[in-house]
Amino acid sequence: MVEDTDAGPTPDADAEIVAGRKPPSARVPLDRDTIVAEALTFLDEVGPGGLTMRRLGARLNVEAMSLYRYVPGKEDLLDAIVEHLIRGLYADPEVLAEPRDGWQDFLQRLAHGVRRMALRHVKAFPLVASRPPEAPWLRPPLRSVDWVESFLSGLLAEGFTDEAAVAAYRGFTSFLLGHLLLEVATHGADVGPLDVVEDTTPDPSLEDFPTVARLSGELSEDHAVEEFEIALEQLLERITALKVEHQG
Amino acid sequence: MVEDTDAGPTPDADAEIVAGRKPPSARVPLDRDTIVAEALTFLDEVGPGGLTMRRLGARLNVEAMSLYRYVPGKEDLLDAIVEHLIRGLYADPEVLAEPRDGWQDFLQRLAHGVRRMALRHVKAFPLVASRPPEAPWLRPPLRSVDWVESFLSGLLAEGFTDEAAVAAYRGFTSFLLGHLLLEVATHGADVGPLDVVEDTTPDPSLEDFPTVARLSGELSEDHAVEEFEIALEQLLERITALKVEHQG
DNA sequence: ACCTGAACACCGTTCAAGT
DNA sequence: ACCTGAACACCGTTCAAGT
Repeated sequence: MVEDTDAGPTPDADAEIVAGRKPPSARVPLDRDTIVAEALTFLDEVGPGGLTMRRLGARLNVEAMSLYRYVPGKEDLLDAIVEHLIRGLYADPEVLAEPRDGWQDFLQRLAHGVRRMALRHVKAFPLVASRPPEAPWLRPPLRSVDWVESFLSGLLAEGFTDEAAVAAYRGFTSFLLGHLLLEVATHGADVGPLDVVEDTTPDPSLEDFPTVARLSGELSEDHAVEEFEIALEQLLERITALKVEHQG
Repeated sequence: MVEDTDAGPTPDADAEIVAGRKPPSARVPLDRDTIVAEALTFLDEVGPGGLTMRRLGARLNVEAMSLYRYVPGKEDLLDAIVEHLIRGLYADPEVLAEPRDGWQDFLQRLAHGVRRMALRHVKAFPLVASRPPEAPWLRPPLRSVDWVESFLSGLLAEGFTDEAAVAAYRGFTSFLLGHLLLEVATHGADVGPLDVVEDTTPDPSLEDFPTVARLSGELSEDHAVEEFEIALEQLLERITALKVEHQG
């Protein structure tokens, strides 16, 4: 029984005749940077749980497997997103790559720039904090060698000693990390793509916690801005002390 | 055709005859708390990427599906782990649930207790920081109502005003979060279950970053302990100022 | 009452194959 | 050179079924 069962509809009509016609969406060649950029905006939309190689591929009109031409794997993609975020600071016109009106102004601008970035990418920022750094000197959230270089050489140019500059770097990073992570966390960090059910429960059995119950009003107030400004001022004071101390 | 097809090997022998014999491994009834505890130690071993409902089930000699009797889902399990961690602070003999030798001692002990906990659970601690809090007053890493109650009522008993206590709470949490997250991150936070390849590359093209290259020695030094102690001292000073200011 | 088997809809990633 | 299809080994979760 060697019957020709290959009797399916062979669409030879379209194949070669209609050449020279562009596909509907002009085939952008899809490089690594557009993948990372798209991954970031997608992550901001759907949260970490929603970012999937397959879904990201679909977004770029491509099968998931095509992404592996440009990115070694999902982990590397996440790292690339973090780097993309941090390097994006150079594009912020309020942020200076080196001091112009003194180091205090330099650090003020940088701190506020990172804060704006964090608030613009609430769902992505936790990644900046939790991905393991590639080197011990790349402390989150300043996780790009470029910026560490900018930070340190900036302070050195302003008369800091090596030790003072490094100490300032340490203080600056843990200050930023603590404040910003807390801030984006309370902004409902990674609720993800799930339906957010409005919790209308007034006080879920807060009767055993009288102080929390009494102060829940004050505790819920959003003082993020003042907290940030005040703590930043105090940090700058401490860095000043540190600077003169290392010079004396 | 109503034949009795139930002719499989009916093991009626063991069923009732040998009653009063325990199965080889004493069948612990598997409650929620042992699941959470096991999940935590497992997480500490394999990292967040390695924690799987199926693998956790296998660890407890049970199919993954059995876990759903005690835990609504994986997300809830992660939240439960976080709570378990924080409430574990009460078991630390160095930590006091309320002030005994003044509020500074109280906060010192609490801060060091949280630090020990973070360092004992390097892989799990980032969860404490990144899970979205259930209420705006539950700021990481002090994410259990019990502890917020302990913290606030402790300070109030020491003469703090409501405002000063709340402000101290805010300062204390962001200080802890920033320092500890940074510390566990540099301890190679969530490398996960992957093989950690020793990176023997000396300086991966650090030639464009002269300052980082020159200071990489200082930058790599581990000053975690001093940083923590100094910053904690400064925090306590700020809280003191805050306390008297609200009283005057 | 407690656990299991089988199934569903999804993952990340590989590799040979298409154009 | 770039993309795809099909496949593999895993996920979380459901539900009817077993004991």
